Amino acid sequence: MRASDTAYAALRDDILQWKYPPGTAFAEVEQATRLSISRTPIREAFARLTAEGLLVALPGRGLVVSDLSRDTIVELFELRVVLESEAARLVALRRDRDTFERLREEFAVATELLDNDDDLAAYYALVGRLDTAMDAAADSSFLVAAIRQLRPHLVRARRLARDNHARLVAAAAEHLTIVEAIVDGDAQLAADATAVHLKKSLKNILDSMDASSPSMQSRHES
Amino acid sequence: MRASDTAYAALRDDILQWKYPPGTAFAEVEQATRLSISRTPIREAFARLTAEGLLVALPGRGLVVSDLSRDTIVELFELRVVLESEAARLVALRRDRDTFERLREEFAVATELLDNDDDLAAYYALVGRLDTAMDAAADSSFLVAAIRQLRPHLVRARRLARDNHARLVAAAAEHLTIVEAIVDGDAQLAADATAVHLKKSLKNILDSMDASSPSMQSRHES
DNA sequence: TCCGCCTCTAATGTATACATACGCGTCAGG
DNA sequence: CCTGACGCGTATGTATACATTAGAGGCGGA
Repeated sequence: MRASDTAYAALRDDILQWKYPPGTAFAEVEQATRLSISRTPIREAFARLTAEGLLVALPGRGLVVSDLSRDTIVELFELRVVLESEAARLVALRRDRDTFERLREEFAVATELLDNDDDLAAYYALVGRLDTAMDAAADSSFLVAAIRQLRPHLVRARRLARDNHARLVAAAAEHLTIVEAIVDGDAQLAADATAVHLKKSLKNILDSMDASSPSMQSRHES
Repeated sequence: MRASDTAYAALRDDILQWKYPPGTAFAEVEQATRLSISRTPIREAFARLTAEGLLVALPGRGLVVSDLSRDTIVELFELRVVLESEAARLVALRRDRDTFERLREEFAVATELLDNDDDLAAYYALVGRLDTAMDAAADSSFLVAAIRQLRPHLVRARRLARDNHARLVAAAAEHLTIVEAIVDGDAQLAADATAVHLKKSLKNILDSMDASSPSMQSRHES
């Protein structure tokens, strides 16, 4: 594997895991030393992270890990609703029944995975497969690219939420509704169910933030 | 100005102007020689163009200018409709009346610019100011980033269309409708008018393509 | 004492030399 | 004649030395 890929993956992971919180400054020599490679592949990794929006060039302070405030998360989900609802609509119209029929069966029994902590990884993997299948079935390169652009930020946002059991059970039901709508070819329902799911996910994240550090909220104090 | 910026701007421009048609291979040494700089800033420029989607890494053939087929253009506009309608909706809700009232007055008399070829640049500049104002007023970093991602591809697509006088007059009227809806704070109308405008723009481009090279069309021949 | 300039320093930006890997062509064997 | 393997050549990938710029801190003058 190329050194620049390794560096990119390592830095990206560290940012997504909140090892480097927003505002952390990234210097080329520092990271080059840490990862035992030269500055050249580091520069390439920085460029990719900047293009993704995980790093931002702050005038005077070099590259820093991008902010992820409550407001930013709200904006992130507002766009997600628009994009993923559209994707769900397209997928329902395309009707790749085989793939989604299988996913429907898996989600139908997904709650069983949630009772056992060891199976949680399997549940998350299932959700990941759904995302992949949606990307493939939506079959619109620009739409998929736009959704992909949001995913790393979403991963960071999710880390702020504690996924309690009740929320996971509800989320599994929401996913099942989406998949069923796709299998049925009901585009409107697929889009609406996606919007519902995302708005509930957002609410869960915001509630978690409020619970753990109420000072972070930026609601107008009317 | 940094050499990498110069190289990026130059290459981007050449691609947008169709100086390098889709499929053209880009080699580092070749471009470095042509622009009289070293490979390092060229690599950075290539990375940025690849992130934008203007270049794609074709396994085995290096970087080539990305394709822009009829189907791709349709996908591009499908996403544009979704994103820009949402942006128009947000802008109408935010109601930054001053800015858009002034734009409304300008678009109200814009048809006069279209009668004189010398004023065409002024008209395009006006449309550009509208885009900028929308970006600022939408006030959603992710949404604006997604829209910006599409612009270079749109510029390339527009080059395929001949903007005849009739189309420009119609487009000016469509823009006026959008701006009026924003000034009135009618979010639904702003979104719908944006969708109408974009779908007509797409039709104009597709019609131009069919007229100039019917072989490029990819409609199913049913 | 405060403001502004100058200098030093530490960062990024650039050039280039070197390493490596992959594709293409050619040759030989079946 | 076709197929596969080997080697050459030209690309990208990496390291590093050098250039340049921008920021911080100190010093001097008002």
